[in-house]
Amino acid sequence: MNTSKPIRVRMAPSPTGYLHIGGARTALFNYLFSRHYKGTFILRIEDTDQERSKEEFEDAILQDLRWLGVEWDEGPIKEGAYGPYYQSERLDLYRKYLKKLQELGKVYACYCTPEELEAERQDLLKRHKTPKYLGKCRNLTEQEKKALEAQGRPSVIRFRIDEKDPIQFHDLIRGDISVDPSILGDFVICKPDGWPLYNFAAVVDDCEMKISHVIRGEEHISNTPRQILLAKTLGLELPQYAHVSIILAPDRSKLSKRHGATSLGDYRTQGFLADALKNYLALLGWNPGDEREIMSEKELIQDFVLERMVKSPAIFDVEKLKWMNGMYIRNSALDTIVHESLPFLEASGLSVKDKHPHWLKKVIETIRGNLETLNQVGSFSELFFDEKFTLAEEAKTQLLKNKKEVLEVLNALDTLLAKAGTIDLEGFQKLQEDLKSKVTVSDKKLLFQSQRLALTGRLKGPEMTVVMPILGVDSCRKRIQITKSKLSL
RNA sequence: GUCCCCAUCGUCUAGUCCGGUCUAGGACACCUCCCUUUCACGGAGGUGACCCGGGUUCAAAUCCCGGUGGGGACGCCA
Repeated sequence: MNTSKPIRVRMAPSPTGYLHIGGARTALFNYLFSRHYKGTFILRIEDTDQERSKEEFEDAILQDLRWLGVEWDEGPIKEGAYGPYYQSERLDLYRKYLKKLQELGKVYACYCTPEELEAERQDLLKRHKTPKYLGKCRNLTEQEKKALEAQGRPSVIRFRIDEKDPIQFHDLIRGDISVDPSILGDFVICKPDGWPLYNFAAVVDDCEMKISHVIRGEEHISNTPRQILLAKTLGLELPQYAHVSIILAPDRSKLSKRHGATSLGDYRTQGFLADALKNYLALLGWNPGDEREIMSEKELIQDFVLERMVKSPAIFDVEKLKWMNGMYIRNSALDTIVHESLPFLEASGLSVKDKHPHWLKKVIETIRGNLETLNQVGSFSELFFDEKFTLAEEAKTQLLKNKKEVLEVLNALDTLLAKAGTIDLEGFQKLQEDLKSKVTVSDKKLLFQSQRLALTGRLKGPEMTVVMPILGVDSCRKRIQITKSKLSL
């Protein structure tokens, strides 16, 4: 790869919606690329669509990017030498380049109405031709223009395409791409109110901001020839392009709202860890060339090269993301997981304020092996919270099935607990030995299961070896009483 | 419809550039077994793919052509 120029990449979201999983992945690739080559990662807000741009979306995008750990070096909040980083604040610049285009005679005013344009489009479609602007206003005389203006018709500015030779460019991921300019049609670069449109603003900014590599979604391949034409006409130095394949839903269609969570925020509230999502996203369309899958950010940065990007689109598989998230929940620092779990615990109605931090840590430590996502933390840990203690129907049935034995076990256990005073890991072993010698029940399974059912109210859960010490003697005894009374034993 | 892009297990992918070592490797999911008082974790196995048709070649997942399929674009959105 040509790395003679300083590496500068950018992510250019438009604040017209929340950050999409695909956008996050594109941002991530840009970020990894910039870090790998020790370059600069720029965040540019493309807010030229005044009607749809909302501050709320911009805030969310910034927040989500930060949550993912994709930090930018230049952009909003972090001003740099190539600012401003909002297109709405760069209008003078576009005006300057527009003037240049006018002087070169490469643009013209178009007075066609949206209805006329749509009719033209439909007509071309019907005749099996490429729908494009045919150039009706290309050669308007001054008088014609005046007449149109007198009618009160607003006008847009179109870029005049005179090229006949194929527009070719080398895509760093896809290789050589060639497009016949005749399919393009003169495209609009400025709206009636003078605001620039995407293809114009983006290429001006990419060049002005000295972007070395434009890494963006595949949907932009068709914009590239237009941008190249504009840049060449303006004498601007072009960046290199790399078009990343898009992410598809399981039904092979474009990922959208009807497929459930699509914005990054959705994944966060569903209990996915930023590191896990980052890891998963990095592996969607890229791989390190060996069989590693769980990779730290450091490793991702070290190994990230465009040469290893996959060209075909990838289907987003939430099952694999869940698996990876589980891996991160199990293997991250316990304190981190405890901290991340707090909001989910609260959301499940489990109050942790009056609980000892050490106790909570123990709880999370014992149940984290069961978790795929953090929003399951409540349902797996509530058995440790006395205020949530209830006997599940199936637990009741099981206990009732062996009424006599259960009563014997519980009474013996209660006595033993009262005598023990406290209980820890070793104490549990001793307790079980004593229990075994005190009761007539010899079935190991029945012995353990009765205790589990009576103390947790559930059929399943972590080993009793850890459950009992975490509950403590008081809680255990309290639960024995409740269970007994509920079963009228 | 037109143009552009893509095509290996259900899914993510290695292998394709430089054809033989690929009876196609790994991971998720699924199934079986082991561990285990239960769940989960963990461990060991298993099912499962080169889109189709031609061509080049001693030899094709790999190169070429055609077809088919999928996706993207065709905005006074980005």
